Amino acid sequence: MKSRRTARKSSPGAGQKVTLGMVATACGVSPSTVSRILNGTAVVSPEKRAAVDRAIAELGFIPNPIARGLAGGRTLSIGVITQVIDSPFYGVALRGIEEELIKVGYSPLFVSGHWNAAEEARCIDVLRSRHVDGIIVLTGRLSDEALASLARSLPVVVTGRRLEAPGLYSLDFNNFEGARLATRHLIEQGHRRIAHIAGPTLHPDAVDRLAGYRAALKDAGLRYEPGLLLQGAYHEASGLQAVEQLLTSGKPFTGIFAANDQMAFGAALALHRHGLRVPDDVSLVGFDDLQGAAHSIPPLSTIHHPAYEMGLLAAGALMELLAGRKPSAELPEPRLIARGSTGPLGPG
Amino acid sequence: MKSRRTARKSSPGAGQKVTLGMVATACGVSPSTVSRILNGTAVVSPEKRAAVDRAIAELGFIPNPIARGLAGGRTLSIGVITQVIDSPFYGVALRGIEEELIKVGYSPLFVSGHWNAAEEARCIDVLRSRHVDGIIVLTGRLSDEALASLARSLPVVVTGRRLEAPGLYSLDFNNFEGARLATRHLIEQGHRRIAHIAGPTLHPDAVDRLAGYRAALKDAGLRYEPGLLLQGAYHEASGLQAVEQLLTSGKPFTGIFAANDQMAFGAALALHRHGLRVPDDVSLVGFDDLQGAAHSIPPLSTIHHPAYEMGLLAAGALMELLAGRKPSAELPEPRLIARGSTGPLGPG
DNA sequence: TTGTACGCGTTATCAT
DNA sequence: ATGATAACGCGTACAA
Repeated sequence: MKSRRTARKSSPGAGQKVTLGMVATACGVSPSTVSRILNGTAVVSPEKRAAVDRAIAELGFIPNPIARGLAGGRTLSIGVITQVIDSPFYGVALRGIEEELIKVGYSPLFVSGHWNAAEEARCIDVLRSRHVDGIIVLTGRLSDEALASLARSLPVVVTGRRLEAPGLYSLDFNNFEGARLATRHLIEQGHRRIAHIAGPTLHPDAVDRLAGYRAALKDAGLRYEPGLLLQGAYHEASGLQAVEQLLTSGKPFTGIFAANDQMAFGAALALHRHGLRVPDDVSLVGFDDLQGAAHSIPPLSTIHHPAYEMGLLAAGALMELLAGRKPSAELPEPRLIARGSTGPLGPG
Repeated sequence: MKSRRTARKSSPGAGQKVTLGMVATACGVSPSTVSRILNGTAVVSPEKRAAVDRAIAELGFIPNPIARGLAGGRTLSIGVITQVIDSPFYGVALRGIEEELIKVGYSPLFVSGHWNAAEEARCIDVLRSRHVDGIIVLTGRLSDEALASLARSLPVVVTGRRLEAPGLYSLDFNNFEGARLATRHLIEQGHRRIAHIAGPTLHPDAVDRLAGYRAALKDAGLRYEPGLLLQGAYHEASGLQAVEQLLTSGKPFTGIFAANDQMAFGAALALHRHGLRVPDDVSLVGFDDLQGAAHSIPPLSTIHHPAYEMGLLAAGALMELLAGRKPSAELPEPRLIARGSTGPLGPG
């Protein structure tokens, strides 16, 4: 008696739930066959396949991800570990991930690690308990070992670092080159005394950006001056404070390279408060090319970070991993976006 | 033979998976008892409860949300329909939702509707197929009827509109009052010719803000002038364009109230391009109090929108709904944040 | 109060 | 190539 399943369908208030079993009985085949067709697990006769495909369309059958997950199969969901869900920078990457994933029928599961290894570990537990098919980690504080270990049981794509491990693909941006570009831009405008507001030393990208700054100085035969190096924390307030500190120190400078746009905004505000005009008195370059950079006053010259593409590529790479292939995606090279916050060194 | 389950546990490579059945056998009770204790479904003897609780802790048992969902129970996940995952405004609300949900053991499932009713409907399908326990809708374009209908099968909390329906709770912000506050602030500074850059008429909040603007004008005995009303689209470029248009029209004005901060930023840039200083020549007020508002140049006077609290409250209200109680949360009243972009009308 | 047995919708492993 | 059957881990009537 296979009428048991169908009986449920016609029960009042059953709503629109169409199950795999229902399409099976609808076209007189076994559930296994339907499953096979859905997953391409085995070869089935063209006639049956056609009949089933039609039934699926007609009944509007949608596979139940929950049941799939339970049965040990795929859940069609991907865990995404971000740091803060409302980060102006990572937000764009999330959008890229979401778009690419949806296109291929997957759903992202966003969780926030808050720049905290312990919390990220908890995030991983959550994701595992939800049986995600793979995980994308946006930078974060997890150790390389932890990531490699995770990758042994689940395909993993990580951004913000370069790391080789089985089952893992890393997607890194050339922060060093970007910083060099930013600094060189200032140098080319005639600036010689260029300050740098660095990001937290715990962030590898901040370290790379600092290195790029120093490399550009060196390339141009300029001396690196510790007094022109300020420590920031990647947020506006720290950029503001850094400039206050710089101004207080009395060290002369005509250009500032901030390790990210948020600190550049803070820096601009500090300069404004002190009556210093950008770019007439001080030229300013940021890094990331946030959405707001184009509309700040003046519009911020910066290094474009392809966060959106990064999301797209990360998701794509994970799909490759899932398919058993080796991803080969690479991020585009950094690009300088020259806007109004930088200009030639004036006669002053 | 109950050894079947336990046998699987000791199988090589089984990893750390601890199941409900395992804790059951571990303390010599039936799985149902454990389940009951977990869900508080029925009363169990204190001894058993203690034993089970201890076993759960010792084995580190974590209920499998997938299995729970399949069995028809709760999945401990809440669907959140936002519009764009990287919106500077809604992002903050998402953070609030996430925080509150995590605190009580739930996980958010974010999906983006892109201001499109059809896409939002698809989002709902995805969320339902994933058996979420409830749904939070951040504004969006779904009709009130669609929402009410959804609420018949699932608890729903919706923000950005006022709507009464069984199983549904709405959390609305007083946009009208906020806009009135913003406009009045300008008026109190002596401004008489105040332009308004409105948001898309499809957004109810934009309509309310426009109404608030007109109400404030009326309160002060000021005439509403159609020529000072510009149509924007809630993004920077539209704010910029609106001011360009205003300037071209030649209509005199000394104050601008933009319906959101993003348009205010664009407006500020347009003024800057034309050599008009803020607030010396033109005072500018925004709406929302985005993260960047405090660090723009000059810092933007604006109406604080409690987006974070809104997220917190929305999640809390959904928990109430889930518990069968009637939520009563209300959003705080709008608050004016006076910063540098507004000042008394000069002698000019 | 507690245990048994079944079902949730799908995949995987055997048979055939 | 296809079908029957047994999991997957849990909730829940129903029975005891």
